[in-house]
Amino acid sequence: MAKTMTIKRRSGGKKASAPAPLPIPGSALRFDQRSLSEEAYEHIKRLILSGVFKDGEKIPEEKIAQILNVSRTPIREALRQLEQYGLVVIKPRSYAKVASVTFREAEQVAHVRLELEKLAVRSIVKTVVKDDLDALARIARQAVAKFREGSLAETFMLDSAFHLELVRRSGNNILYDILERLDAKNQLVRVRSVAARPAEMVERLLREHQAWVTMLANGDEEGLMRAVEAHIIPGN
Amino acid sequence: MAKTMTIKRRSGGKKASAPAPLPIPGSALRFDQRSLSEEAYEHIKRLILSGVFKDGEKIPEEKIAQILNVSRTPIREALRQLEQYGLVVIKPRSYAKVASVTFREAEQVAHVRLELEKLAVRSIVKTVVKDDLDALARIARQAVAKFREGSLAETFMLDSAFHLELVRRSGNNILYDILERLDAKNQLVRVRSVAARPAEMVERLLREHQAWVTMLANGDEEGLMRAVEAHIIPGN
DNA sequence: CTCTTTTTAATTGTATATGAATTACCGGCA
DNA sequence: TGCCGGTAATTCATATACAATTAAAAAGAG
Repeated sequence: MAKTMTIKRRSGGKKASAPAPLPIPGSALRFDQRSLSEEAYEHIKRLILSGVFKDGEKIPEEKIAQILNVSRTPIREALRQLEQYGLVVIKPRSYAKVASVTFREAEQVAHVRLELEKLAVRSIVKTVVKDDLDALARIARQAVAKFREGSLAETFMLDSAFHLELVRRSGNNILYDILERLDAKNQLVRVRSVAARPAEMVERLLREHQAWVTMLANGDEEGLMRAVEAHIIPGN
Repeated sequence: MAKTMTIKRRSGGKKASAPAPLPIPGSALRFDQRSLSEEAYEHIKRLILSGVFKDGEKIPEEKIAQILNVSRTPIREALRQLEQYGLVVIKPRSYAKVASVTFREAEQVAHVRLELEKLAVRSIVKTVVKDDLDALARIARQAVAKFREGSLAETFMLDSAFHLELVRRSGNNILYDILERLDAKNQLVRVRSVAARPAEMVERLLREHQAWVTMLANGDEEGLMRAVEAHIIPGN
């Protein structure tokens, strides 16, 4: 999935001492909007969340820069951002490595997510319109479909997308930013404990999404609270 | 308060085309640990939160770099981090400016803080020990003292410190990271609405902190929940 | 053979250069 | 007078270069 990603040629900057064999103008040829930092961020994030980069593995700036064919600068910015999202740990003056996630941390993420998603649901249930319901139902349906096709990675992406879309439509941007960050850590948790997840449990979770949409349509706030709790902290 | 802060001399990097009038070895002379990025981060943050940088004011990298006598690179990293903390908004390819905070956003911050601090309190009330109570009581006392001395800036810092210390001692690191971020935005809110805050209200808030400590000592979870709610969203 | 110390190599932190993109300014035209 | 378009000036994005530090490897002592 994340294998052939080349990012555009190097550009800008100072001419190297070496006779610069590739005087490609660079950005002038690029029609995309995203900066190299953003592309590098997405790329490294995918490598971590898809398990290519193992737990605790070192991530040297220079090596990654060579692989993506860019200079160290955008890689640096990407790593700093990934640190903010809890996917990378940077030891100053030393190196950056893939964050490992303890069981305790996973629990803490779940507890925070629970409270915040409950807040989001309490908010959206008061303002929900048909467009919200349709959008959420569509994501939930797609997730089930992808799961039955057997593409687990896409299923998980759509699982995340459902929760984030719900929060986005709650209208609380502060909340959305926080949960977007937490989602990264949550995805990391999933990757690290992929074997321990029986298929039937995954399908149950996806079905619960669809139940949420129904309850949202009915304005059943109490039922939603219980459902969210059971969904995020199944142990109870 | 934040006025005379010079940060060390420039160092490293390539010799300029100009004959480099200051060949000071640089980092060899520095005995401090923090990177220039971190110092720049703290510096700019203080300038924003103390109101020196106005709402929406542009923050050009080069100019700040000259003022702090460092190159643009650490300033860049500092601005990126400040953006993560919601104090700065970066328009790509254009400029960075001080974030403005709308009333709506302030409300959203309060709602999120409420839920998360309630979570923290529910957690700490089960594990609280004497050391926790002492530390919190000390901060609360200091805050009152500073307020009576009339130093509002320090009072607000200690207000923040109380809430953060409470969360830190709840043992949930994920939660702490989130609330530390939110605290930055919250401080920004305070700065922007400093006039609208009568002195008696500030003192009431500080006294409530002390009441929390008492309730913590008594394990009065219900009372704490009500108190937290009234504290963070006084309107109710 | 293991532990300590010294040397070497790898890697980050920071400075600066350069091109591209955006914004601001100014003069011509309706 | 007011608007539009072109040019100049800022400012960012990204590149490379050098310095300083840490991690790794090698050498030496017990």
